[in-house]
Amino acid sequence: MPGPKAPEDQRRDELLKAAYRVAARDRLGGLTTRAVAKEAGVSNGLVFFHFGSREGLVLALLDRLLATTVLAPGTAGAAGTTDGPPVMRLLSTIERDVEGLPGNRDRVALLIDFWVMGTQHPDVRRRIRKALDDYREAYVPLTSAAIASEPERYPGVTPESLAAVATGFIEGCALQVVMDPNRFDVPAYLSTLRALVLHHAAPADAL
Amino acid sequence: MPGPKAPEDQRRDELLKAAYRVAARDRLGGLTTRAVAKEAGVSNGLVFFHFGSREGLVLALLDRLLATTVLAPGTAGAAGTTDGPPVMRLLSTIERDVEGLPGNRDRVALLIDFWVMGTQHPDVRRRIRKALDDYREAYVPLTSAAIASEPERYPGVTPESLAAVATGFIEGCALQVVMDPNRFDVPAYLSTLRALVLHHAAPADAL
DNA sequence: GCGTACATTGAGCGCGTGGTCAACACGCTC
DNA sequence: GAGCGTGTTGACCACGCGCTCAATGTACGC
Repeated sequence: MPGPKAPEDQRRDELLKAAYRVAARDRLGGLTTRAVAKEAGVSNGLVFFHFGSREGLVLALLDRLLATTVLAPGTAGAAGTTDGPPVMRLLSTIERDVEGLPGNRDRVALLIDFWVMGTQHPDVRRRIRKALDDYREAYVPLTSAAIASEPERYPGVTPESLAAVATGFIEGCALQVVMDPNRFDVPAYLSTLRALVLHHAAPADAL
Repeated sequence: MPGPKAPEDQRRDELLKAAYRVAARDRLGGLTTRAVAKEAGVSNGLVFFHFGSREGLVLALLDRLLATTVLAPGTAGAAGTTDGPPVMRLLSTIERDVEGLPGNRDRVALLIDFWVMGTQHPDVRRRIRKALDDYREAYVPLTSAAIASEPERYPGVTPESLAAVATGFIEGCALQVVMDPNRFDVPAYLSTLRALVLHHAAPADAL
């Protein structure tokens, strides 16, 4: 008995939400069309009616995920400490992003799944790269200001390269959080980072 | 027609090498018992005779991989610059490890596959964690010496936390390399790292 | 030479998957 | 209320997977 209609394309949204629930629970490997259909309480065929194929579903889920994630463009540099020296603003933004990771563990894990999938799947790769580029780009104003405030301290460092290192650091943290959330000690990690780049005492005689 | 015998357990080795070739080409998702058997030129059943199950094969491959990898215990701190200040020794070791990543892209990609798999598979997780722990541990002498040489420069930084940040940095680089080997600019990355932790000029007035 | 333990084969089973499709239900217009 | 387009169903297909197993080949002790 074919069920009743659902107006607009809210079915698509329902299915995507169900897909996210399934993927958050069983990861990308467990994201089957049947599992999504069951989670949404509809039939298997409906998934194909709305997304054409499993790939279509996966890509739609990825788009939805990237649009509502820590990596969302415009997020970085939005909050954090708005006063103080530029280096401190940069640091506090990084810290805020890292501190947000443990609470979003399954979301981060899913993103890493997509990341790995992107290694073999061009469409996914394009989307992930773009998201990472945007994320890195969002850090450039901060890194740019930090470098400009003490140019002699960063010989040969460009805003882009510093942003790349900063986001790379955060991505490394994401990996740690997903792997072993208990062992990953956020405060220790961050205070070490601070000590590294801040140099409370210490003259420049290290060289 | 059941083929000829192969002495000792060299068959196991052949199969593992075939498995590595398959996994390096098609990743963990493409590592099927049939693919391995075909690659090794033997029958499907033989894989199960020697490894019991696909899981046995995968775990054996992981063990082999971890034993012959950048993450192999004792590797870190072995070479690098053996003279100069401790900080420089630490830096050059990190640099050597990072520089080795692009040349081992498919191996690194495979390791990340296992890493992700470990998120859901306890046996894999244990092995990966141990390898990472060993890797981090191998950095401790270096970080310890670096901190001891300028204790006032690293307030509240323990050798362990510094080692964690260092290896985390390298793991972030690994992620980048796998994702986009062309964009990942090793020299820029490393010179930025150097400038960050070395502070050529710069007094401590940043705070 | 014969028996036994081990190595190896390939057909086959059961299952879950992505995907198709004819049938059917609903809301709409005329 | 007939017709029609969009939703929706569930049975179905083909395929590849992990895995089993009876049969068969090989080496070696006696």
